Amino acid sequence: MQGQNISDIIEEYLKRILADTHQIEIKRSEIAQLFNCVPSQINYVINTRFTIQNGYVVRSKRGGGGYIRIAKVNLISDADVLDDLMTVIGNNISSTQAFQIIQSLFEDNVLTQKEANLILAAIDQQTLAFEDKRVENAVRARILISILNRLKYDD
Amino acid sequence: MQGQNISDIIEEYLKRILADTHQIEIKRSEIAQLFNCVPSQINYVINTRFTIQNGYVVRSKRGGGGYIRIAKVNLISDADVLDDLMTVIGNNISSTQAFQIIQSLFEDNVLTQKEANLILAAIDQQTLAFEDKRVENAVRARILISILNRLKYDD
DNA sequence: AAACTTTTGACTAATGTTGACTATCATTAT
DNA sequence: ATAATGATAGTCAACATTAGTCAAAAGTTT
Repeated sequence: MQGQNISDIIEEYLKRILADTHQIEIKRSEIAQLFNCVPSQINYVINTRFTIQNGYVVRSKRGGGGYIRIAKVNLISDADVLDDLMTVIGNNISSTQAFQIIQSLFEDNVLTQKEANLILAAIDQQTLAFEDKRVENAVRARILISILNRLKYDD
Repeated sequence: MQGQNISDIIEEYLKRILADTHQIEIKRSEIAQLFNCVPSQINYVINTRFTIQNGYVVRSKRGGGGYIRIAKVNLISDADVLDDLMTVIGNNISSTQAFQIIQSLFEDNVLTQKEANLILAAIDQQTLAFEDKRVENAVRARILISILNRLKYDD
């Protein structure tokens, strides 16, 4: 229902393929041409929608025969990935990034829909509501880390 | 419910659509133009007439291809019980009191064990970690109220 | 008159698009 | 080997396109 902009359409295109193949390798310029946009738009899509927070790992190579490879990873079953995620969170994390992480955990069946929604309610921007954005992001990071640790060790 | 002012008319327009479709996605500027008002009036209408108390959930996105999505949700049967709890919580709540509330929600089968544990992890004293106890209790209250509001409807 | 609600617009914030410039790698020429 | 060239992908900042906030002004109700 959503997706009027090119970025959303490209995202959808790539994720549809990834639903089947677990990993894809693209040529940046080809995809750009396919969707009639500049090549750097592909970078934008990848940087905003295929991050580790979203459960994807990207590798690329320049020069002749260059490529961009996107792989879907599992957040919890792979301990290293979870550690990477915690590193990304660090001492502060934005609302958008946090949303992506919870979304990924739901997609990996670590969280039920209801659990995910409750967590999202807790770390929502309007919920935390601090004057200082840095404080807000710091508190969100602490909550998220606390929850991830619970998911990792308890349960 | 007479449509004397523009806000009432816009409200009626949107709710008529929502009577059929359960969810709508609008472009703020389009609706504003349709009713010949400034865009921010749409925000006013949404903030005063499409709240969770009224059974609506709103989500939006800015930038190219941006939108405002309004969904009608089904409030669960004991939604007003949750409202009472929120009144009790007010603007601040201690760790101990919060624990009791979560505990009782678990006993009433509103929350599963895992859901309860995740919430407790989020509002834990060490997680929030504020110097000032008053700030800590205020943040905990906001989180708890947001979660209770989310519990009022399914999905 | 006071209190409350609605209307308006200037300013802010978030997200998306574009292109010039840079970095890296493979191949070919010297 | 080394250098030059061509073929990729990456970065970044300017610009474009939405929606959000806030408070003053205007209108309405008590």
